[in-house]
Amino acid sequence: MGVKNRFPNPTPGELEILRVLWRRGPCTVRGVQEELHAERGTGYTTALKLLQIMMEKGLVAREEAGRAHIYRAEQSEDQAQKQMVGDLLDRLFGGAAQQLVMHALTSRKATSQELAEIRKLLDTLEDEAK
Amino acid sequence: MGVKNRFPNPTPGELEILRVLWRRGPCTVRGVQEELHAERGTGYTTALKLLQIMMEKGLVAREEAGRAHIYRAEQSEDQAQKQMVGDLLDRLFGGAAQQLVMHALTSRKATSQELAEIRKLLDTLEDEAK
DNA sequence: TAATGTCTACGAAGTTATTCGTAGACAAGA
DNA sequence: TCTTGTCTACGAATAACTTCGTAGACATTA
Repeated sequence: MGVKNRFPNPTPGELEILRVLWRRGPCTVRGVQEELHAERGTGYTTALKLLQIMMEKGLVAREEAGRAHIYRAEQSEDQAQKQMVGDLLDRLFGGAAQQLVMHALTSRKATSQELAEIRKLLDTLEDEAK
Repeated sequence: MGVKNRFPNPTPGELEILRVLWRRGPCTVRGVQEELHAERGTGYTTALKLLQIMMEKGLVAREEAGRAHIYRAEQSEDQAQKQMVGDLLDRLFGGAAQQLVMHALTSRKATSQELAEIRKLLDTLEDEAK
């Protein structure tokens, strides 16, 4: 069996930082902080501290660039999403994926095109089940 | 517009208690604790304290029955699921329900019957979109 | 009645999450 | 050189989460 290769679930604050790093790619503290400041007034040392903690947890890695550091997410967006969705699935639905899908589909409007993509995915899954 | 009628998001420990209450219906502390003990060795006063805190938050209500109290969830399972899924949707996917659905469907196996039910839901949603 | 058991209430301890102030290093410009 | 600005590091304050110990009320039973 393979190694568990699991990252700790990010906290809400950490997730916001990860989303910045996923969207913009590797960033300095300043870059991250500017985004967070625009969204919710986050101060510079707050962003710095959070990134340092995420570093300890292995959620981000960094690289020196002169005096500053450039941070990047250690987990891909897709990996992290898969993990967090799986976590909620277990804790809230006891693993019943279908219920989660139902709530996701009814809680927000999706475009016809998105619905079509989901339909395609269903086809694939049913083929595999055969 | 309607009232926001929002309950605080339950913590992981609180969610486990809610799931017991949803599954078994109104319960004494003892009833809840026995379930939690079987699952993860939770002690009696731990369960009691958690229920008291959930009472303050409005997550549960209680009723006297002799010396004991009988607790029940204030939010239906469906309501709570909808809220928590919506929360994750915003925080992790920026509201893109389709992505959440994709992850949910690929992270666990669903039966053909479940897939069929999802398909039915898609039909309904597309009808509504017209 | 005295001992035992079960109930609630409450406080305390340990951990984590979040925010911010302050300090020291260093570079650039007056 | 002195001041100003930007960087990291670190500690402290606060709040939330989780667990558990202890105490007091009350019923049951020996």
